[in-house]
Amino acid sequence: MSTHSGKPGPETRSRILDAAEALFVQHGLDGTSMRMITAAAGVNLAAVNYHFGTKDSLIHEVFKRRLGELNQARIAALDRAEAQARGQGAGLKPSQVLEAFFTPSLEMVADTAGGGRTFMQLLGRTYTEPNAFVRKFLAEEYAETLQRFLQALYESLPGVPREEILWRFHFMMGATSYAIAGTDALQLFAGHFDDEDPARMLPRLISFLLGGLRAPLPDFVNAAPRPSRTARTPDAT
Amino acid sequence: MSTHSGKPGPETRSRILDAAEALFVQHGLDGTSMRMITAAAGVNLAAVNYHFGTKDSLIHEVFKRRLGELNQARIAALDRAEAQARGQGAGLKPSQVLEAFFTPSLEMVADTAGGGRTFMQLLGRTYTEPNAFVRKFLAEEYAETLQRFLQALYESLPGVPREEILWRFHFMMGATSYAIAGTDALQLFAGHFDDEDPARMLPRLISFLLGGLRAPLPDFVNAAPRPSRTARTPDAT
DNA sequence: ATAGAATTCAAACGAACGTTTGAATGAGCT
DNA sequence: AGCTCATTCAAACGTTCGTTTGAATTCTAT
Repeated sequence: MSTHSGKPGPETRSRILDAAEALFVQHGLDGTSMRMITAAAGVNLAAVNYHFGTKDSLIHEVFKRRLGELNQARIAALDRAEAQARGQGAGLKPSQVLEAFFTPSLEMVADTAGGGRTFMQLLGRTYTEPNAFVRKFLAEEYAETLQRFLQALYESLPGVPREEILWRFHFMMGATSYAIAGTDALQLFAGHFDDEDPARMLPRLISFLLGGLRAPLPDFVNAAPRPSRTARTPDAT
Repeated sequence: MSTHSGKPGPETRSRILDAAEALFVQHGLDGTSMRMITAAAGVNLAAVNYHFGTKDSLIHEVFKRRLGELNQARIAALDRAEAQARGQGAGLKPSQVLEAFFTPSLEMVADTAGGGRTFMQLLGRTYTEPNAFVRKFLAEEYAETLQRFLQALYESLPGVPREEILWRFHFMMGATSYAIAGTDALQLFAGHFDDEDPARMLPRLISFLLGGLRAPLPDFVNAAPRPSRTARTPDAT
């Protein structure tokens, strides 16, 4: 390992990715300039264009690097849970599906040293990014995983209209993203937060999400054309 | 009412505010240039600086205009609920506090014609905005209202540790913001959403939030130093 | 040691940004 | 009418942006 001065070697690519990741969280995608990135990485200004082509490509690489890993972990967790449930001749519980989806996120949040935490903050902020290019590849990157998990959720909640499940999943992703990305949002006025301890956030969040998922459905759902029993609620963890 | 060409009169200020509001949602704060704003508003480029001083001041005004109105409605709703509860010698239920806070948001979302919906999308996206200047005035603008509602929530949940309430309120704001701002986030991969009908989102969201709020507390809370009964759950709507 | 490919470097490119300027135009008043 | 003040306008300001260039340097392999 060498200091970031001089011309150490070919880890230039990853140094750029790391620096960009950190700066994107602090200043946003637009708010981070090439010069900020290359200065922080200790490389020449032209290095980004040489190694990645354009700034947009760099952004894409920053997300692909971790998002691939994250969604692989999610799919793997779901596969494991489904295999185990099949072995017992039972279906998956909703809580198991949720855990397969959200636990990898929060494990990555716990990785403060390797930069996983930084990336998860960035990811949470990017879900609402208006930039068309970013939205496009984020959707592509998520498509397969989302499909799998929604299907699993549908099957674990046979009595509940799919539209309601979709909405609640949307709410859950929102709560999670803000919990990760915007800890400082509440921190600003509400005094101190124990965001030192993301390990404690996981159970807090999962409890909240499960409570929301199994809450009674709003009245109009039962009164609507589609027949469905009253306030079907899945069982607990 | 005249077309946006020529030089109609002194509604220049509000035309700029409306145009900026709409463009900020589509392209973000940084992604929207002065030239885009003035072109959309049909005014001269220098008009923004003449009427507002700087771009940052314009941003501030865009938020103040609606956020003042929104938080006033929230406080008023809470006052009303508290007065009514005092008349009955009872305390507020958590669901009543939540409704006082979130209903004005969703009423504003329902205002598609007056631009309220546009603004609420913008607001949801801005909670995670890294821009320091934006974060600062957003916190100032929210400080008083947040204080009031957190206090009311604490009193409505006497058995629950305040830290847990704070976290859950954080989760709730996250779910709400995403529900409003990022409808297209899920839309991108999950097919069609009925975002035509925000009136139906309110009951869906409230059900979800209440379910999350009254979910059993995570285990470590009860096992922790602070004494508190098991899984205190507030009553329903 | 030396040719050739890969990488780094300082410098510059045109484009777009927020802001400023000073003259032109409008309405309101005496 | 003439004067005043607020507003609008076209044009330009200096700065920063992402990207490109071509020479200098380093690495790899013969």
